[in-house]
Amino acid sequence: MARILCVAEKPSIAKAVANHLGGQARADNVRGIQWVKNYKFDYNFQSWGQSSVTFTSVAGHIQNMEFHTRYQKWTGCQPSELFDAPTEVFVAKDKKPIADNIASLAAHATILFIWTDCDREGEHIGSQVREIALKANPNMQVWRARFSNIERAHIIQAAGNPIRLDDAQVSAVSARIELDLRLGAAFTRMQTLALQNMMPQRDDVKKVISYGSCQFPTLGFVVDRYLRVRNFVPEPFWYIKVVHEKDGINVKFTWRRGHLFDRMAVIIIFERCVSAKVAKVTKTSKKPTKKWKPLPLTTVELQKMGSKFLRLTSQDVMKTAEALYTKGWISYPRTETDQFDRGMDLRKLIERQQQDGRWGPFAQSLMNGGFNQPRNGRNNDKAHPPIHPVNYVAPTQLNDNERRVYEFVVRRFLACCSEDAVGEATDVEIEYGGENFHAHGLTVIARNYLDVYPYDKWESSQNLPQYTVGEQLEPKESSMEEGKTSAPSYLTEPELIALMDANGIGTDATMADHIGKIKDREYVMARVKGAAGGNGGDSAGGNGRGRGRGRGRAGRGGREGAAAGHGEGGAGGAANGGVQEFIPTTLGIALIEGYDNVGFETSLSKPFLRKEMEVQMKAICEGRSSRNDVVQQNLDQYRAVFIRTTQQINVLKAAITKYVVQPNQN
DNA sequence: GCAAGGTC
Repeated sequence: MARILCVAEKPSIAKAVANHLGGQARADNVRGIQWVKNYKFDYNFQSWGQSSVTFTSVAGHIQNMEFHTRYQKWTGCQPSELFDAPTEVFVAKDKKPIADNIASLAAHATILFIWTDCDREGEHIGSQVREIALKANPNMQVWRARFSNIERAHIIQAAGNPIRLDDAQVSAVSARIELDLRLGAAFTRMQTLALQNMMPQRDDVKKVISYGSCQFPTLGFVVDRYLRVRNFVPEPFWYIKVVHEKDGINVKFTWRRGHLFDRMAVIIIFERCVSAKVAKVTKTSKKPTKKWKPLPLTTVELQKMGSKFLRLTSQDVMKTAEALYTKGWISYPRTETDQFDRGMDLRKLIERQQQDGRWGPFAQSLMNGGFNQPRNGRNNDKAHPPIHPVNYVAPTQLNDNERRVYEFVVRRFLACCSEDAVGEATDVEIEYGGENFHAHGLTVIARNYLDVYPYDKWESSQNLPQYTVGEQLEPKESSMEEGKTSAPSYLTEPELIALMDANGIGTDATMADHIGKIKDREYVMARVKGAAGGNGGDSAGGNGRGRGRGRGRAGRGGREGAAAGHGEGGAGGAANGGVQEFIPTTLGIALIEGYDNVGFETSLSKPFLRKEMEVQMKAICEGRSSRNDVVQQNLDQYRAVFIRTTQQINVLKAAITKYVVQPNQN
């Protein structure tokens, strides 16, 4: 009988797959680690026949890359030496029991069957497993399973069709690891050593001034928005408003041109309207409209929605989702997939929610014929399904944060399985003095998914009276109004996550950590949006010294939006306090401005370099580049930035002086 | 005293 060692990326996958293949497989404990189990059972593989199987797992990466000891001490070498200092890869201290477990199991097996997630990092983790197993037993055959979810039929299919590890993907990840280590360490030490002594010290703690290929672009987004707010100059504009009364209803017509920045032009146009006296209806339409139900839930969307509606930071959202997952209430919370597999039994999941007091009745209505297959988004990571509730849990069993996140996940899921909201849109267009104006009305006919999903708002506007084309009307009121453009607001957490996502900064699992890191490093401050007031709420830096600079926000006209006219079908997002917004500290601004002033064409604060690295990783995966070429080329490019920065370190110091040391003298 | 990526 063949002896097969299967290894998954995480315990939950080992358990699920083992149970599909082996029935209620026996679970043995592993020395020195509680959450990893070895499942033992027999299984008849298509390729290897009746076999004795041990199914275990790792917990993410097992090994770490570090510099040789001499280079780990900050005083042991120049930071610039880290570009080519020798490195080694070794088992992380806390992963020792996991590695030992694999080694001892491998010694007694003939075949290694790797079941890590089918993504780039999963491929790399698989290669680490392979390395450890082969060291213990060089004669092993090594195979890999291709699977994208843990549905029974899919898993059995994967068990019968093993493939090979993709070494190109392994190389791509290993290039990333080396670059992140070398660049992170080199720039962090250089910056810290050069600038730390200029920083005002509190409580004798010397803070690291770190650089990382993700944290810097993240900071860059915050600073960029901050500067746009600060440099904002409101601009006045003018527009024409027309009101007509019919059937006792005041109908507000908005100008098709929105607004103009030329006052004289508006005066002339307005006079033409006034002298025309009478307006004419040119177009009416009444047509069905819909508000689409949301897409299946991805990690990025969960974090955006969580920081927007649940009053949690993205880090807390992730921590909470993680806890709900390990307790078995929701599915795996790190996924890019926004489409449910056709074969998945969604009704079974809905059924379990029927007992709830809040959304139970809605779940029942879905079970009684209201069910609709969820929409399909465009993403499928082929590793995990969208986030969904797995089992029902009563609110009393959860803490505050868990309750909120669980509720959101359930409501989102039920909404996905429901129906689009249906409404009727009425549009009326008039011509007045040669200008076009229009009015828009919405009547919600069937709320459908909105009943279970309060995070979306779509409400009927005032009914419009009946108009017919050609009808003449005399406005009750027409006036020329003035407004001014209002400043953008500081970057909110959901906006930042969206920017990171769009620019490929971090992964769904790490974006919240990068945000946490730039807070931790005191590059940015977070505060609740709208809670501006208070003493120095606007102040930057941990040292209590504000920027002393203008508060760019001009009074919010609010009119800009009103004049903008044709919005999409319905009302906008729900108003809700509690969103976090980020303001850079003096240190954060100084770092970004300092690097910008060093004037290299590719500033470290821009997302460009990270994006470029992503493109090169793809090239390695597709065999168009080699790992070595990519690493060397990137090191050369960053080394040039490094040299230039150290030569012009006074530019960086000047920025620190300007913003941190003497913030009020500029 | 450095990074970012997995996961518990």
